[in-house]
Order: sequence, then C-alpha cells, then structure tokens
Amino acid sequence: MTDRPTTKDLARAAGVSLATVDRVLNGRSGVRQKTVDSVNRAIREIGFERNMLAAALARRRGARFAFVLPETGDEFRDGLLARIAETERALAAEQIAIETHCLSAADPHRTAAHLASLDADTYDGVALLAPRTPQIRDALHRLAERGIHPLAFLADQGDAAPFVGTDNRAAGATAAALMGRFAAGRDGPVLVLGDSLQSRDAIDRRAGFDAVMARDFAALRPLPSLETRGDPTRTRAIIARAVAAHPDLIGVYVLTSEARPPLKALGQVAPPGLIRIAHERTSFTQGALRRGQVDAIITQDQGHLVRSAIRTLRARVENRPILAGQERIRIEILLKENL
Amino acid sequence: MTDRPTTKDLARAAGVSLATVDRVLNGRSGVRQKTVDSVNRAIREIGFERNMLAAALARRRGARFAFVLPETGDEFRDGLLARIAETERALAAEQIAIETHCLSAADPHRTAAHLASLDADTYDGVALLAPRTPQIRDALHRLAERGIHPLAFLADQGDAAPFVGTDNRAAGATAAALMGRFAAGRDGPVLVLGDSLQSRDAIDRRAGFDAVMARDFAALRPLPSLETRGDPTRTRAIIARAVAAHPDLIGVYVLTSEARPPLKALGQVAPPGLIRIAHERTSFTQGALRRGQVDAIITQDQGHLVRSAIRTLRARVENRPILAGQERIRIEILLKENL
DNA sequence: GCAAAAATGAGGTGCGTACCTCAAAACCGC
DNA sequence: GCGGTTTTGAGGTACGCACCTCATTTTTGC
Repeated sequence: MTDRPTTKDLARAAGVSLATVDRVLNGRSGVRQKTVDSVNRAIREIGFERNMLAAALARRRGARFAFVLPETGDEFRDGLLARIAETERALAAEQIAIETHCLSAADPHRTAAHLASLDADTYDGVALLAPRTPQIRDALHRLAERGIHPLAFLADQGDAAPFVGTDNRAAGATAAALMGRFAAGRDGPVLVLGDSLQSRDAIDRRAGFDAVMARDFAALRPLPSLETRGDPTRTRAIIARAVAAHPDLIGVYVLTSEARPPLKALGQVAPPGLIRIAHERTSFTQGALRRGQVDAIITQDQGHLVRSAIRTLRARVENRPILAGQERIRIEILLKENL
Repeated sequence: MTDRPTTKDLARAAGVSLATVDRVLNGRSGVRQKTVDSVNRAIREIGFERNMLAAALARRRGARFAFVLPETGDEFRDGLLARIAETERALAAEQIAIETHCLSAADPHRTAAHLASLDADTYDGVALLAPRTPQIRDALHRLAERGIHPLAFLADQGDAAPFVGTDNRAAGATAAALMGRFAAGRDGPVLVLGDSLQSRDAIDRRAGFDAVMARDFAALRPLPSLETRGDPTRTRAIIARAVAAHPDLIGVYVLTSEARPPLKALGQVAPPGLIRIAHERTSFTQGALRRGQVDAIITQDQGHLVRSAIRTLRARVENRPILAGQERIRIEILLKENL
C-alpha cells in the first residue's frame, strides 16, 4: 500500500512517453508491437496496476450495460427484473448504468436484430438470456467485433460468449439425490414434468436427474417427462391421470420454473407422503414450502446471478481478472427451515 | 445518468462556499447547526450524491480494514483466511487494504487490548470474530468512539456492532429437517456432538435442531449433546460407546466446525444406513461428501461472508446504505451432487 | 535517398473531491 | 461597540488517469 507506481513511473520505466503508455493501456492503434511489448514488460517489472478509480473518474463514467431478456412474464423473470433494478440502484454511485430490454417471445431473429441495433458508443456490455441458435451466435460475434462485450446469461452460448449461470445437469442431479434420500428405500414411480421439455435447461436437468436415479436409487422409476405447455387445465389433467395410473407414486419432480400450476393441481389429488420437488425460489414456491405443498426447492440466487453478470462484464470492460470463486453460481437447496 | 450535481452545484444551491460544503460532507467541526441543516436540505433538494470515486482518489486511498480472528487453526479458519486474502487481492485495485490479525486463544482481555491498540488514522473498520463478553462489548464501543467502525463477524455482539453471519438456530433446524427427512419414518435415537458446547453457535444450533425434531420428527430421539473437546481419542471413545449403547442409532449430527475426528471415527464403526450431517464446507468435508462418509453438510459461503463483511464496513465508512438482500448470508445445504 | 506514412513525444485540460491556508465576516459576552 | 472567538469564504494544489492536439522522429516503400 506504499505508493503504487503510476503511469508516469511506467512511462519512465518503459522508456516511452505518457502518450504511448496511454495508447498501450487503452489499446489504441498506432503503436509498434515492439513498443507494446516493452511497455507490457515494464508493467510486470515495476508491478504497475492501473488505478481504476482515477480511470473511471477521468472517463466520466463507469460503464453502461444492458440485460436482454425474453418477455415471458413468469415469476422467475419478475424476480430477475427486481434484482436488476436493485443492482442498478446500488451501482449508480459507481457510475454504472444498467438497462433491461425485454423482447417479446422467443424469436431468435428479433433478438438478433435487437442485438445488432445496439451501439458501441452507448453500451459497453450486454447480458443475453436467449436460446442457443445460429442467429444468436452470429449476433453475439458481431457484438464483440463492434467492441460490446457479450455475456451468456443463464443460457450457455458456447464459445460465443462467457457464461454466467448454473450447471443444470448438476441441478437435476441434486433434485434426484433429494428425491432418493427422502424416499428412503421405498420403491415406485416418480413423475417428471415441465413447461416445455425442448429447452436446453430442461434437457440437462432431466439428464442429471436420470443419471443419479439410475446410479443411486434404482428402486425408484422415473417416468417419461410430461409437458404441461404452461396450460393449467392440461396440467391438472396430466397430474390427475398420472396419480390415477400410479397409485404407488413416490414423488413428483417439476423441472421448469413455472411451478405454480403443477403444485396447485397436486394439492388436491396428491397421495399422502408424496415427495414434491421443484425449481426456483419465487414468492409462490416460498409460500408453498412453508405450507408444505412442496418439500424442497432447487434454486440459484437471483441477486447473485445478476451481480455476477455485472461483475463479469465489468471485469471484461476494464480488462481485469475475475474472482472465479465468487462467480460460480451455487445450486441451492431450500427447505422450509432455511428459507 | 445525465450529469449529476457536484459539490459546486451543491454549494450554489445551499448558498454557501465549497469550503463549507466540504466541512459538512466530511463532518468537520466549526460549522453552525443552521448551516449544516441548510446544506443537508440542499443535498436532498438537488439530489446530490457524492462521487465516491473522486473522493477515494482525492483521499489517496479507499479504506483500510482489519479482520481480528482467533488463532484456532482449524480448517474453517484456514478457509476464511484464504477468502480474505483473495478478497484483498481483488480489492487492491480499488485501494482497499485488508489485514488479518490472528489472536492466540480466546482471551477476551487480550482481544480487547488489541482492539484498543488500533489507531483511527490507520484503520477505518474492524471485523471481529470473538465470543460475546463485557470486555469485548466495551472495546467495541470505544472503537466506535474513536471513529473506527466495528463489525461483529460470525459471532453476534448485540448492539455493540452490526452483525454479519448466519442464523445458527436456523442452521440447526435445517440439519434436523434433513435428518428427519432422510430417516423417513424410521424411529430411533440421534447422536449430537460437538467440539465445545458452550459457544453461542453450538447452543443456537442445538436449540434449532431440537425444535424441529420435536415438532416434525417425534419418532427420532435426539440424545444429550456430547462434547469432544477437539480430542480425537476422546471422540473415538464417545462414538464407540454411543454406537454400542444404541444399536438402533439413526443418525449423527456434528454441530461444530471440526468435523474431521468424528467423521473419521464413525467411518470405522458406523452401522450401515447411519445418517451423518455436519457443518462447514472444508476440503475434508467436501471429500467426505464425495466418499459418502457424510450425507449432508450445512454451510455458509465463506467468500460471501468475507465480502459481505467488507461491503458492510465500506458502506458504513462511506455513509452509504447497503443492499440488504446481498448481505443476508444463506444457509446452504451441500450434497454430493451440488458441491 | 526521397517523400509519404507511421510511430512517438510533449504538453495541456478536465474529471469531482479532499485538504490546506489565510483572510473576511458573523457572532458572542460584557 | 469592543475584543475575542467562531464561522465562513476564496482560492489553490493534488489525486491518477483519459483524451486531445500538434510537432517531431522513425520507419517504410520505391
């Protein structure tokens, strides 16, 4: 903490002028590779660390980010919006602006077009939650080319962008472990259902669930996934049919985020002792836990997700390393007792 | 985000000079109450927010904090030290310095003396992990009087300092819920043991554990707590005796952080199907989870704890509000599957 | 070896605040 | 209304960096 070297010291050590140091530090053009190297060497030698406070001050703003989300309207998304708004307020003091763009439906073309419309002078980074399609992949690459840092938020986009979110396979595996342990030796079928089963999340969760079931809890028989399509009537019908067809039903695993319809439907027909596991903390699932309508919730902390996304974007904008441990989103298990 | 008002604007709005604004903002003396009020009114009226970046830059440093910890030497503490070191590195760029002071043993007088020796010119805040005693309470009050912000870290100090840590009663309750669910209807005794049972943590956890056991799992009979005193030989003896005395033993709950000796001892004599629950993620407990030597770990994220402590201290130093949601330390449940 | 192009240097300004000094003004008790 | 004290003002410098302009040097192509 004794006075750290400044750009002036760096310039002297590298044998160049302040202007050149500035060019190198900020990646401007018009500097020979040889010079760049010598400055970088000097940075290491004297242990120069840029004072980001002064940099942000001089730059007159920290950064401006956007979250691009689908306009689905479920409680999970509402929670995300609330966390984003909170984070924005907290970061206003550091001159960080955060916007939220909600795009209706899951139209990859529209999403890609929106990404293409973002201006590099306005935005420094974009966190995108969207299914992985070729259009999106290209749009992300073009964003990066324009100097806007892309981030895959909750839905992995491969190497088109760094990813912030949880491992859905492990989340499914965790659900299976709880189901198996709670069943404790009983045997019978387990119902698995979800909103839509095509999404990457749902597929990964199902895979993780099945793997652990097969390995550790062979007495339980996971049934083929059923798709509710977000339709409450259909959901009720599916559940009624399943409960009737399997009088020895051990448990139900709701693997997508809309947990309300299935849990409500179960409330009326569930046999006693039925184990119910669902995903995502929402005000409904919390209440359901308290009321005993569900036994465990597998979730990820939304505030942490949002903040992690912002931290990751900032780190990239400021060309800084991240604290890996802080950015690994944990798979949380919620019981009534640790809400 | 359009140009925020600066101190200059504030001075104009309040009808005073920049010097007076400075005096008020930084709580210097020699300003009439009437003037202070009018400046504060102007702050609200024009929505002035101090630019902490510029302030930190001008002040030539962000802040300097110290963690004062007991020199116990268990894995939990080692983890904390590692997280503190990480956080310090990450925050160096923001001119935040973090020190760690390890005080041998749990001598409240020594700890109090150490706190008294801290200089307000050097430290802005201190996070203290120590048992709650009158000496400590007084030392914390005197710290605050000298202008050093105190923080109760992991161990609550009542109103002597704000608290960062988890609710140990809820942690114990969570352990009980898992124990009960994993036991799934079987009946029999449950062994509860810990390093030391006098500490506030241990007492709270036991209380939470018993409450849930009595309410939801009456078929299980928690036995009186046994104290291992950190002695492996004694631990082995206790466990051997308990296993012999209770052939129908259902589970074991290790409620303090030194989980290694009990789990190792159990490894040799545990009846099949015995449910083992312990606290705190360490490299040992993680390995034990993977190897199946323990069924669940109740823990709190150490990195989160440390960062939350620092954020809370910073917020106080900078006279800023905190993001409550971010500072509530969650009680995590770890299974093999969600490590 | 020449002109054109590329690379580098010198020097300045501004960001919003902290902190300092010295002088001027307002207030106080009597 | 006096001397003394307290309060306030004016103005400056510094923090470390970004960003700008213009001159000068070095390199490149031919």
